[in-house]
Amino acid sequence: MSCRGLLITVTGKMQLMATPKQRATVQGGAVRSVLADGAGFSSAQDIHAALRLQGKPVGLSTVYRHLQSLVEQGAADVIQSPDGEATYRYCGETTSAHHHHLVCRKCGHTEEVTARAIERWAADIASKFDFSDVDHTVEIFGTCAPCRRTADEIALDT
Amino acid sequence: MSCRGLLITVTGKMQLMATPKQRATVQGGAVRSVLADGAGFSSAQDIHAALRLQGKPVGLSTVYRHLQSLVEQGAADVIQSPDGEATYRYCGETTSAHHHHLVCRKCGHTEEVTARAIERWAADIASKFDFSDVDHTVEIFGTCAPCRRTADEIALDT
DNA sequence: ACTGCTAACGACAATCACTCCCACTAACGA
DNA sequence: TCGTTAGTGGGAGTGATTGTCGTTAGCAGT
Repeated sequence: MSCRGLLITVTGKMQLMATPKQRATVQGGAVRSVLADGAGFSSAQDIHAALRLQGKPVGLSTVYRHLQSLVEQGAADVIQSPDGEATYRYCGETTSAHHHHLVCRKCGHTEEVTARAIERWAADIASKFDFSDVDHTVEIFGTCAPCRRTADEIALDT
Repeated sequence: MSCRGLLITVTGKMQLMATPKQRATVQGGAVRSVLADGAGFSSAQDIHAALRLQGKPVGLSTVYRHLQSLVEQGAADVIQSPDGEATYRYCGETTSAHHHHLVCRKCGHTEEVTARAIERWAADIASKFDFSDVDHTVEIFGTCAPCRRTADEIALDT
């Protein structure tokens, strides 16, 4: 989420070259575009499969590598799905602001949510118990309206 | 803690009580008591190891089984640690109320936190986007005061 | 107490997400 | 065009978790 501090330190060291050396590879672009096309959160495995379907097979390790670096750059969000799998979502370079998600547990459709109140609350709680270095995860899972409707139809059929 | 007492009581007059057919086994009690003794969240593997240290080796599958059933009964909380491992914490039968956690990422020490405001906020957001069946995870990770101090000492030594 | 039923156990195999390793490939600056 | 080296891929490895299945032991009912 907010590893910006780290990035700044790193870039400080190699200050001679802006955007030091990050090669533009086909695989990197492919991973990024698949992630960007997906509506909501998708797992590394999903992306790997999607890439394969598109006829641009990319190694699984490569997918993980790019996903990680996108997260470090702040271009993607990660959340642990309730069953422990890491899922990723493209956030664009612009959306650098800290935010949370409302995720459909059926289709993965996601709404971005920001709430100052939550941030303040988390900070308050932390200082009250004398915790430092705080970071928080707030995710809301539910069923979106379209998915609810299809679920109802299925229920009627049986 | 006195979870053993409870078990004995239950076995005394079983049929009247809830928990229709749940056998009281030594292993179950051991898992429960290790979990209860631990201050904060601990992983299944930790519990398995602790049990082994105590000289009451319990099969890993058994540990997982009991952990799951404790969670189902509401006697334990699970959260996914930031690196994706499931960690468990005893919450007693009484603490059935919905709550969240402030967890030290060094030592696992945990404070329970409840906040009406958060619940209301989550519900509001959900209804605003027409999501139903909503559920949310809110966890705050940080470094507690004692851990911060020891970390500082180590930094000074080097 | 004795017995039968079957829930619970536990060792091991299997699975699954993810990381590591390393020889090979292809960007990119000179 | 060439050399350097970041980036690639695939297979092996890891660590958590789940499934399988023969064995063990709670807990009635007698």
